[in-house]
Amino acid sequence: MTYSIGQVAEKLSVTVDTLRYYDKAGLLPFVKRNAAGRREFTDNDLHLMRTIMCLKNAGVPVNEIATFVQLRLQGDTSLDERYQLLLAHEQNLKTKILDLQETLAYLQYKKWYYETAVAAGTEAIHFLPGSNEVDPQLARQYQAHLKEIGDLTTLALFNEVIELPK
Amino acid sequence: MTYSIGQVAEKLSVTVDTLRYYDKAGLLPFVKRNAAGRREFTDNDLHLMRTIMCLKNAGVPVNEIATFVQLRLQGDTSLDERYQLLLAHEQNLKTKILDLQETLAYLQYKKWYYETAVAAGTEAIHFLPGSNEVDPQLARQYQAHLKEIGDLTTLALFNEVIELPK
DNA sequence: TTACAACCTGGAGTCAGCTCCAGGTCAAGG
DNA sequence: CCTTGACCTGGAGCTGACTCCAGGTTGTAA
Repeated sequence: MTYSIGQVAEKLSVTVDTLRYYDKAGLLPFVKRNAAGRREFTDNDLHLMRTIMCLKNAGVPVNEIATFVQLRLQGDTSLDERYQLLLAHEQNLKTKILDLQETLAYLQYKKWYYETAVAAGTEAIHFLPGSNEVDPQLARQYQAHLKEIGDLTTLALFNEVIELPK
Repeated sequence: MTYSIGQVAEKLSVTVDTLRYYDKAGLLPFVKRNAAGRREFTDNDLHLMRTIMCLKNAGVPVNEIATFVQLRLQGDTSLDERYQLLLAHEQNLKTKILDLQETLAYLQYKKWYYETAVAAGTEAIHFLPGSNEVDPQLARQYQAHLKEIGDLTTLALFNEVIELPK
């Protein structure tokens, strides 16, 4: 049982053009052609491609994925090298997720800022009296709010990301 | 107290060129110039820029951030619109984090694949007997492994992301 | 008072990752 | 037989987010 490029594109939710681009870029050297020169993807190919898509989703650049695929072609001698590569990208990805969680914590602070401002009908409630500048201590109110609602996970992330004066 | 573009670049860990690019793109209309035409950033400007950087880190494209900044200039009448924009991007970011967590779960499966292969000295331990194809049922062994070490969080994410035959 | 670093502008260049096109082949349905 | 749609290639074009450059101004420290 084999699949055409169109069927694979469907399965992986990418375009046919993208798959051909990946092939040109050396990501799919294992895909065989039929007599007419058309690509025929096997189930095993799809399995390998899921790993490739995983690396892509993890933010690994195409040329590095190509390196990984090349290593695979070399067989068991490259096992450790491939493992190291995965290990490095696991760390990258963990770091990226943590960064995004901190970004989310800050975004939620701003959301709270606007929730309270919308409720008050004006942003001025967050300004220093008689100015258009945001109270530099405002984050403390939000910290208190997080404590109140018991969201200590967000609080911890927020504390990582904010720096308060004085 | 004001800051030069160089000082701000330092503080925000971006280049001076990037900041000028943001200014051209309409992200920093609030930054004033001194008599010599140089930018002078206030503490309040820095505060606003932290929000901009947050949106940037959240993956919001520059032109959408520019929209947000434009809304801000319109004052309290745009409060709700700004809130809605933040809300939408909070959702995007949450989704993205979840996707990355699933990607991480798959990456860790592959890491386990290579750990065991490296230990065995060959990838063949994961192949169907007498072939070069990965056992389509292999993920079940990994599921069992996750249960064994009690990592139910990763197991749940992994189950989201894998589809097994039969 | 001059050297030099930091700033300014407009605009060109770069890079990754697609995306699209022209021009052609091939298999199946009417 | 003929049309149609999915496939093929090489190569050009596009987009976003910078990044760099030439040519010029400014502020300060020796």
